[in-house]
Amino acid sequence: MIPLNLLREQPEKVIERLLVKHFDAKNLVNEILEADQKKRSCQKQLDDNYAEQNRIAKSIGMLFKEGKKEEAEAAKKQTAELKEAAKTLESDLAAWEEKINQTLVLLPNMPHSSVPEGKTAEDNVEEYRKGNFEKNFNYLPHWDLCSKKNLIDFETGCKLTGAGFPLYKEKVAKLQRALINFFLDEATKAGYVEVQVPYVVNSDSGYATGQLPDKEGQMYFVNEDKLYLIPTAEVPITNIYRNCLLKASDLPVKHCAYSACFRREAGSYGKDVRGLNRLHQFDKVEIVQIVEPETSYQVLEEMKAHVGGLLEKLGLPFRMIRLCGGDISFTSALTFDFEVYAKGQDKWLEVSSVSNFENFQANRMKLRYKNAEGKTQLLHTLNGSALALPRIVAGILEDYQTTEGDVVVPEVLHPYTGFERF
RNA sequence: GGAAAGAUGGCAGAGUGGUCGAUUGCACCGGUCUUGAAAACCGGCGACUGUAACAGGUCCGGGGGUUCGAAUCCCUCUCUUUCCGCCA
Repeated sequence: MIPLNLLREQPEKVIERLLVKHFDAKNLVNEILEADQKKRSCQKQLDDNYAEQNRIAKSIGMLFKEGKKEEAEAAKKQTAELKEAAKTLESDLAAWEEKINQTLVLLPNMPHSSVPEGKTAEDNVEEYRKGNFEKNFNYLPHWDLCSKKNLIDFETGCKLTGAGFPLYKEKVAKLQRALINFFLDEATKAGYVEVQVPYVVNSDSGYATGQLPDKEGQMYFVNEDKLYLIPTAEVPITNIYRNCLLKASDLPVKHCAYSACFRREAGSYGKDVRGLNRLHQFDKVEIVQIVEPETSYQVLEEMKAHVGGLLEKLGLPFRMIRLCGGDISFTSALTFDFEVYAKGQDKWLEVSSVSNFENFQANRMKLRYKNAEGKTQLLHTLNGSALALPRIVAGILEDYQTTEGDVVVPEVLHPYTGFERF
């Protein structure tokens, strides 16, 4: 949520920045500012009203103490009119506040100045690529390989649940477990404190990290208990600190967590959903940092380096891209995606997204700290996938294929898998 | 699922109708002392809103009510703890 103060002070700047996201904020901003004016005038009148009521109440207390009962009784009558007036003011005030909040949550975060212009993924900017992109034979897409070697059973997944819920078997099941442990160990080495989080969250948590109301339809919802299945561990991890006032010495907060992630992916049926490319349930190791505003872009670099390092250690060919204004998410100020090149299907697969949300989430969840001068200030939140499992598995299945149709396990995973090819 | 107790400032923990936004301890900040630190002592120290700055206002889990006046009384919801039941 964009801080209201910023809207008051520089509304034009906000509107201009949001245009980079192709979001026309002009009307919303004006509505907010108007409601804010009205709200403040209500507030002023109400405060004066309360002050008067308080003054009378206190004087009645004094009168009773002094035994002047009659005067006290007389004073009581004075407050009736004030209370009546207060009622109207209170309901007006509540209405304006409601209006402000409902409108404010509709505004996306402002993109960082380095976010490139652009409308779609086509306009994203490739920053670098790394690894071996050579193709010396005809690599199979992972779904063909999987059905050939009976590694992943998509049909039975359909039988159990539906499309997008595959059943991983034997070596691939173990490969996934190995990857999870590898990713968690690497994150731990980098100073991230591991946590295990709930996979279902309430709506307060959803609002705080920005999934609600923006992505309501993308989350599985348990109606009976009014709870949402997490689309990413980012939600529970960041929400650990919802409504918290941290000390400067607590920072930076660094957490990692493995979790299953659940996404309805409504409206995305089509060519990109084959095999492991897009699933309703998948595993992911997530890294989150909560830091002082001055350091957040430096920390973003650190997180990018961590993710890039993982892909290098796995030996997968990949590139890093800077998302353009049209492709960047509602909550993010700056996002870098990491994409693995899958040789079998000749496609780039997004395996990580690393973002700085600046104070957008912190403002929603009142996540603050006391800075060096003792002032309370909103913190910055960042997160990244490190990494998302199924597409990494797809990458390994395709890029580590041999001419015999086997798959070689990346060397760093050998201690975790206990086997070297399958 | 049943019963009981509870929810207060960054944390711990007093406070049961009238200067209580709240005693106290810890933490934190400043100072004295010290070569330096610790200890001790002195002082400061909640959040939000508002103001040029004061003032003013709101906040004792959430919501509602009683009252001139509520942290304190009533209703309700949520959560926590303990006991019982059930159970991985």
